[in-house]
Amino acid sequence: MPELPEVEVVRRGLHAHVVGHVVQAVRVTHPRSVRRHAPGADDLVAGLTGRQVAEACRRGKFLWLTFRQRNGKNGWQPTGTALVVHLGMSGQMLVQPASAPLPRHTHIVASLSGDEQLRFVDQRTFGSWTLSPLVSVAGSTVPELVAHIARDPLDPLFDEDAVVALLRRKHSEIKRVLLDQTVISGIGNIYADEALWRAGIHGRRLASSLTKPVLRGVLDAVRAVLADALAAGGTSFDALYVNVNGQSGYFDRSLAVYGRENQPCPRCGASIRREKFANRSSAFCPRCQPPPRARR
DNA sequence: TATATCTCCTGCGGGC
DNA sequence: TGCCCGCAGGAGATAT
Repeated sequence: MPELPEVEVVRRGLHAHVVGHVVQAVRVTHPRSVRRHAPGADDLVAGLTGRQVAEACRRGKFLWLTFRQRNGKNGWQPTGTALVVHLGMSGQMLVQPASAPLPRHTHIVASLSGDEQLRFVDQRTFGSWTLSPLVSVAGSTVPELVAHIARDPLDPLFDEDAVVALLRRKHSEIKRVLLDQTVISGIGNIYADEALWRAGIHGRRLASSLTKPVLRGVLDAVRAVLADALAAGGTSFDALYVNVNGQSGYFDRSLAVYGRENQPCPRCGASIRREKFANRSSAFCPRCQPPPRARR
């Protein structure tokens, strides 16, 4: 599933293969993939056609491209609008030759200068493309659609003291808070489980019950697991996550608890357990991560 | 206002 | 073999 490391791998691919290209044409074949763009598919197509890709950016799991438009004979000027892409659970951004066969579940095709195509492939259609104006928020320029998303742990301006203080005020389970993209962004179910295992904290512990040093340890674990996964090219359980060239990452081979139910904990040997948590699954080591005592 | 739960969606695997 | 059901989960909408 695409979380921060997977989205960053895609961003780097877009930076290398798409920046500088001009969008020649756009075709939307599945309306659900542009459902968040309120003015509709035609408006999105018009907003992209003829624009030159300027930058590929990311915050948390949100990805966006900025553009330039022709300014008479003097060249190009910024448009002030970004294409916000969310991969959802199964979205892929593939850069392929126009002559290559279209993969199944291709929902949007942007033809680029140089006979390449940027293809949005999304089996479960949780992902989307949306145009959004760029705005200035807390010293950064981001699409309006992303303005409510907190900085991620790999952001140079990530304020650990502020996040720890915010976590201390949350009367909710620590895993639930780690998944809240308005508190800290980029973490999904897989890396939340892995980081909590590294920190030795059970996901059902209340964030407000953890001390500052413990919360700093959790954030250190989050940073470490994200960095390790990024170095491995991301996590792939199946063909649902690939980079812009269609290749998978290798971090699934390094996972300690996620997807390892009933297998031994790499640290203590106890059997990894899985339980239902907030409509999804949670994996943990019952010895390294003792559950909290039942609350009344 | 803060927190919890529901909903969207498709492919796969297991059970019958 | 074919059908049905549960599972996977990000984020916005809705409920408490």
